[in-house]
Amino acid sequence: MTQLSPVGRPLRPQHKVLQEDARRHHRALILQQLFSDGPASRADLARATALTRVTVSDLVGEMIRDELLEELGAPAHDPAQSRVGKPPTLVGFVPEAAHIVCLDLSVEDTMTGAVTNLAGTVLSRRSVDTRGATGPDALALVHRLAADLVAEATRPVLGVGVGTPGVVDTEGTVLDAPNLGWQDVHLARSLHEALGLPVFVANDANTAALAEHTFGHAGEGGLMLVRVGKGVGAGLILGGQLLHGHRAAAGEIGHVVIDPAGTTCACGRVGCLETVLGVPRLRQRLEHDGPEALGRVGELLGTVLAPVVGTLNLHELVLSGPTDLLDGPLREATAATIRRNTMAVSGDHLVVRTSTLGEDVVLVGAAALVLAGELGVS
Amino acid sequence: MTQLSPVGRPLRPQHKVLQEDARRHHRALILQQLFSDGPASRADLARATALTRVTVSDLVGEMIRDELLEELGAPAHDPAQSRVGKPPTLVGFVPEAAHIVCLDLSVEDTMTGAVTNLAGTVLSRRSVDTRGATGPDALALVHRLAADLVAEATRPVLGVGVGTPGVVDTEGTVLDAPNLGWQDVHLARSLHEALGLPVFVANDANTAALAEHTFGHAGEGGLMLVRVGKGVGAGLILGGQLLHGHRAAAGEIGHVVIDPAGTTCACGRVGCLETVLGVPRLRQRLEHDGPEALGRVGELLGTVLAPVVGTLNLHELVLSGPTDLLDGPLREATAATIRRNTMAVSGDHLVVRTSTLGEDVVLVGAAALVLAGELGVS
DNA sequence: ATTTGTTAGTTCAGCGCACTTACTAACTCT
DNA sequence: AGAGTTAGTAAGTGCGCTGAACTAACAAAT
Repeated sequence: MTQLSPVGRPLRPQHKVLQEDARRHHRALILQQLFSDGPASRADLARATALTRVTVSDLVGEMIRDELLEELGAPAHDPAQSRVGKPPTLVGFVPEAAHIVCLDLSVEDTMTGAVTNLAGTVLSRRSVDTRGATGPDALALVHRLAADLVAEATRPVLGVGVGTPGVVDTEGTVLDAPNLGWQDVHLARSLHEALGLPVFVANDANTAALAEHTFGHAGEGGLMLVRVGKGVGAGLILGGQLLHGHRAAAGEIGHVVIDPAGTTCACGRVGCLETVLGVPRLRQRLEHDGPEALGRVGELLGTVLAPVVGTLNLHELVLSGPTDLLDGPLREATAATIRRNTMAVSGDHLVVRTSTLGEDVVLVGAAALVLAGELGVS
Repeated sequence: MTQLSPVGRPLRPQHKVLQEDARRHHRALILQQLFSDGPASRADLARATALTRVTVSDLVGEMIRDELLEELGAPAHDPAQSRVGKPPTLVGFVPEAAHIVCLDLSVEDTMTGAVTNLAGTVLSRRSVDTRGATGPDALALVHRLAADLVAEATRPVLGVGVGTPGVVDTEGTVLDAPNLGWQDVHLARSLHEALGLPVFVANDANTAALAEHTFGHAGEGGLMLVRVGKGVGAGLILGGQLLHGHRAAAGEIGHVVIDPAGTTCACGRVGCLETVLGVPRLRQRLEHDGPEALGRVGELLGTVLAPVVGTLNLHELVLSGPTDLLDGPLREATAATIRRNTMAVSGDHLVVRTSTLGEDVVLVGAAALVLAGELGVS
């Protein structure tokens, strides 16, 4: 499994397991439980994780000392069932235990950043007009923005997460990001060296997918998020983990040819998905041909995605972008086409929806990246 | 990642890590190394796994006592480099340490089985004409065949692996296999109860993909195997692990619609991949329209797979089935179409090839299933 | 009011595992 | 012959989890 590693704490050559790792893992199990299902007693946690009460007590005690958890007293008494025995003391996750600094570099001519708490709630934001800066200049802007946000945090900073356009490897190196004029930019490393914090970098569609998985009401099965902006990209969560792909280019779906009779793309090919699904083109079509044109785009999208949905037996397909364009005939036609073009097992249980996180998907996903990397919560 | 669990040794509720697990994992690391790169000294293993020499010595000693490994003496001296220091003693994997019983239920009207060693070499085989048996009758035949093969093994049997058509969940329950008339058949459980051995069951295309990954010369990146028989199915290895999908139906690609203007499929839809790529149809076409017809089929296949390859950023695409049909214009057209329809990052590093394992892919894959499940080797 | 039973949480001794440190073994090069 | 180097082993340490036995705090039965 390609595991994302923060800079400054590289994974060991192979994946040998130290006892220390076991402990971190068990902490993560408990955190995950409290994170997704809310407060619980130590005994509940023991049952849920299959750890013993002793171990749970120990771990919880440690995390309470770290101020990651807090005791919440006895649960509200439910008179329906006679609660025999000593009443439990609830333990809960403390979202304000630390802050996360996250950046979204995917918006054109703008860099957005925020400080969030551990629940992904945005506490403050900042943005910079890039004025077309690229290469080292763009990198400097990122550094500046990140540093400002770190200074703004009022609690210890757990880490820095970045969602950027382009192809990003698991080390946090941006291999290629044409918009920003970056090639082989060691973004994570350089930020880590400047800030002394754990830094995680991923492609914007990937962080968006992670956001949906962590903070959206996503199910257990596989999830694919298609991000529709000026360009089109996708992120996949399979088995609870981000998929990176052989050359770190998983999700690069914008230049899959879908309409060979269509218009020429910037990449030179004819009829790339981007030339059909990109926002500018969608707006144009909507104006020209009305809403039913969106339905036709949905059919095309469904046709490209049907093989993917069928092959991966996905559970959820999330569309992220301007809701007025996506959440109508387009979504419906996409869903219908996929169902029509795949087997019942694949299609019938598929959920096709738009993102629940709005404009902040990428940003909040960057936070989720840190959460997953540092605390093992997702 | 959904981990496959043998019957009779269920995974613990969550995934807590015991010390015992750590040890098993480290044993697996060493085995994996010896399995894929051949004999090595303890010191080499320590370097490769990042374990200490002490730990490696301990683990190796244990495995030598278990007769899984053996000492091979000093390595052939290479006069090129001056080998200073104490000469190492090589340690090697013993393929004959145990035998594996594997079954292939995917061939029509036939059940094939074999006894293999740990290297996947077939030592003896057996097959049964099913004479159209379905349901409990077919199950009885499987039991009989498995028992006979277990009796034939001349070494302790590591486990039983089964590759079957249909949808199989991670517990080894065949949810649906029309050809065999099976629905919710607890195949793994019933075989385990009858034989008292670990049993692993997976879809035939999945075992085939695993075979290619374990015994073929597969790379590290993602692999997809498309199995072309009377029907069409696929198996995926991502991050070194089999993908199961939300409803255990990953790889069910045979009924993705590819040619809406084509012929009606048994499933009711029009133009399923199976109606184009199924062997009977291919033979028909070849006879009627000559080899170039295969090229056209390749183009269709490439069109369905391009989105998948692009989305997953796959490394290898393996075609498995009658080589005379697949390994010519069809393969070439598929590769060309995928490259034409995807970005350079996705397409340029993709390897499209036919299977190197011939008729036995599914069978040998069933062995790989056991190997992976019991020894953690893949 | 006391006893009984149940559940929550803690204390303590013990065990398995991999680690560090320090050793011996066996070879090459000078 | 001695110095240097690499492979492998022995002994002791520390970490993290476990089971068993404890205390605490309640409900229900007597």
